[in-house]
Amino acid sequence: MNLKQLSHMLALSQTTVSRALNGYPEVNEETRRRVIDAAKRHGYRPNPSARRLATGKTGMIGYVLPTGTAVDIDPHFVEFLSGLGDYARSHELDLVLSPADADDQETTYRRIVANRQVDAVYISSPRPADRRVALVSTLGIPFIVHGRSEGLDFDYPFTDIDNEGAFHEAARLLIQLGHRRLALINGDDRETFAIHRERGVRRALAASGLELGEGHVCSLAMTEENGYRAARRLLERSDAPTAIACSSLIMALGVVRAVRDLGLTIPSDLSLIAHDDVFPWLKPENFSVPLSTTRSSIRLAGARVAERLAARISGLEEGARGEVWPVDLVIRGSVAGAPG
Amino acid sequence: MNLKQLSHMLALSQTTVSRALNGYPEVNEETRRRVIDAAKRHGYRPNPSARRLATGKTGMIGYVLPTGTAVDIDPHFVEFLSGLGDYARSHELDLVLSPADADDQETTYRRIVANRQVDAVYISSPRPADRRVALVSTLGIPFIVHGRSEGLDFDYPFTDIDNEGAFHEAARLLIQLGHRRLALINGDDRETFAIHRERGVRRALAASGLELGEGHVCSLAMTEENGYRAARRLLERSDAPTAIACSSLIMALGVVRAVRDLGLTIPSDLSLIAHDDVFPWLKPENFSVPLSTTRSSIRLAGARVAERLAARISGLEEGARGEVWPVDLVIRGSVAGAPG
DNA sequence: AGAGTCTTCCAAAGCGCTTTGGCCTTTCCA
DNA sequence: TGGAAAGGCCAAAGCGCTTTGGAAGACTCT
Repeated sequence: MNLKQLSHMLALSQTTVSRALNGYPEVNEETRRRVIDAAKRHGYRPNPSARRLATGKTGMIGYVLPTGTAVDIDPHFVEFLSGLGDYARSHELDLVLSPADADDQETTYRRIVANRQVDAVYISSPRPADRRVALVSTLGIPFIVHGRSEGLDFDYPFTDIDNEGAFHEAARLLIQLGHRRLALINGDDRETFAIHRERGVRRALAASGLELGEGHVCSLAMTEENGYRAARRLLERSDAPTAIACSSLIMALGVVRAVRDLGLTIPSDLSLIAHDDVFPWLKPENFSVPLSTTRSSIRLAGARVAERLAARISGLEEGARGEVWPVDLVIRGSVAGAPG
Repeated sequence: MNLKQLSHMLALSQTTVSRALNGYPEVNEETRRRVIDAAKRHGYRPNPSARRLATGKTGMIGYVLPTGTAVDIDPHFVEFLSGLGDYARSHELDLVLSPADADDQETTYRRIVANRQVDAVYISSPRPADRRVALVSTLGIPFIVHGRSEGLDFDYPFTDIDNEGAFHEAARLLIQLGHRRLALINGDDRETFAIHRERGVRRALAASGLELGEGHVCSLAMTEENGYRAARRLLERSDAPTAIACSSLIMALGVVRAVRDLGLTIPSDLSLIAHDDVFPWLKPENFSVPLSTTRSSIRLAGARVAERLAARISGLEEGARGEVWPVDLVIRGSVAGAPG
């Protein structure tokens, strides 16, 4: 059932039927009702391929997925996706993932824009002066950045969490508890979130005349193994930290394992706070010693990004407003006063 | 730069240019070279919207993503996606995720097929007599099932791993080591993979005149917490198992925690084998006691599914061939002879 | 009553590609 | 040397929708 057939059986022109269906004003309400009714009864759905050829609108949002045998998509992505999908569903939006060579995403961005394959895109895990943000901005497609990029000479719309504030609070708490030697087990420090977290920790330390000791900050891909290695390396030092802030729950698993292997105990030998993106399958309260966290649902962020993308597509949102969400600090058993 | 302009500047008809570019035989090789050369020089890329309107081909593969606030996408998905994306990239395929109400995916399948939004789809986590498989089959769109569905009265193409064989081997090993009371901590037993794994364990036990004791099999969503609870419940029984087979590494984390909480030791009090889908961020060899596993890379499966989808789209693959991949049994420190 | 203004609808021109059907040359073979 | 077959190209008709530029009729106003 296409427009031609439908308009024919209604004895109306395609123009009128199309307008009736798309809510244009220049059509009699009575006629509109007839059209809408007939469309529903015959299950008419406009062919999206035809519509997009005519309008350029696709009803899809895009994401360039970095791939490569050496590239791992991290598990945060799936939680983000849950939120995004949840919103997208209720707005009839589909998501298209365009796999790209991790080292050459530009080509793919250009392609999906030139081909008008999607109405908007989002960018995640931005880095300082992120080229993707600059690119997408000049290409003129609506977009939202999940996270932030610093060092760009223009504003852009983003949704981020207050990573610096979160880790500042976490570090401040540890300092208040008497800790003097803190360490940070961070994610890849080429990414802005990691930079912000380190900044937060340093600021808290500086406020008390302290600093992050040489070698007391590690930046690694957020795997359990890296968490273990980093913790082990830190704790075997002569100036071992008495408290660790850790960028991920998965790394925290490794930290806990290292602590145990070394015959130490949390929190009496080591206080630990980790960032929790809220996974359904791994919860900080279920760590052998319940883990204190800085908590922010990455799933909600996904839903919010989808919402803003939808708003931008329909012209409801404009400009370069950035929003920063506060992060909860949740105290559990893994922190205590400094030993000794 | 569109076809019209390109053909005009080549002083050829659109027909010829189109044919030259698409490799049709009825065009002079000399002409073809000229056309291809000019197209490359001017960066001509056929508009996909126009092409799909004309041909119905989209260059995209689809996946219906179940969503809902109560629905969690599991982290396996992201690894599968890595493999899929890796293959798709090298073949200029995009992936479109269509979010759907988890309880009504049918509408979405019908939509994406009716609208010709994708050239093929894949289905994951199938259940016995899975309605999606039946639906997609009657809708007549190329598809591959990742996993298997039993109880359908027709054949269909799938790629699966030998879950039954894997857990049969695992159980057989444990039995050989003298274990008599085995337990299985499984995933959701509405899904085929879980059913197959249970079947494998039972078959191995039966071969030695044993069986899975009443209450010695748990089927739960694969979270750390559920692994803990299940293990705890099992180990506190008077007829506690001396060995556990576990369907996921994440659940195994919980099992290990439970064992520790109860003051028991692996492997002297309990032998443990878990299934490993090969995550980059959590490795069985890094468990406090290195974990024996049945191993199969879900990432490779993703790449294989993409490959078969591409083959089906281009007509290179037909029919309902199912393929079952063997699973590696990897012995590490978490298994030992039965205690006592 | 005539001019102007809405209201409501339509014919037709795109959007940019593929594909059908056909036309003009060459080439081949009896 | 004539007819068939093959090679190489083109004009035009779709694909199914949106949108432009009217046009006809009804209504208002002076």
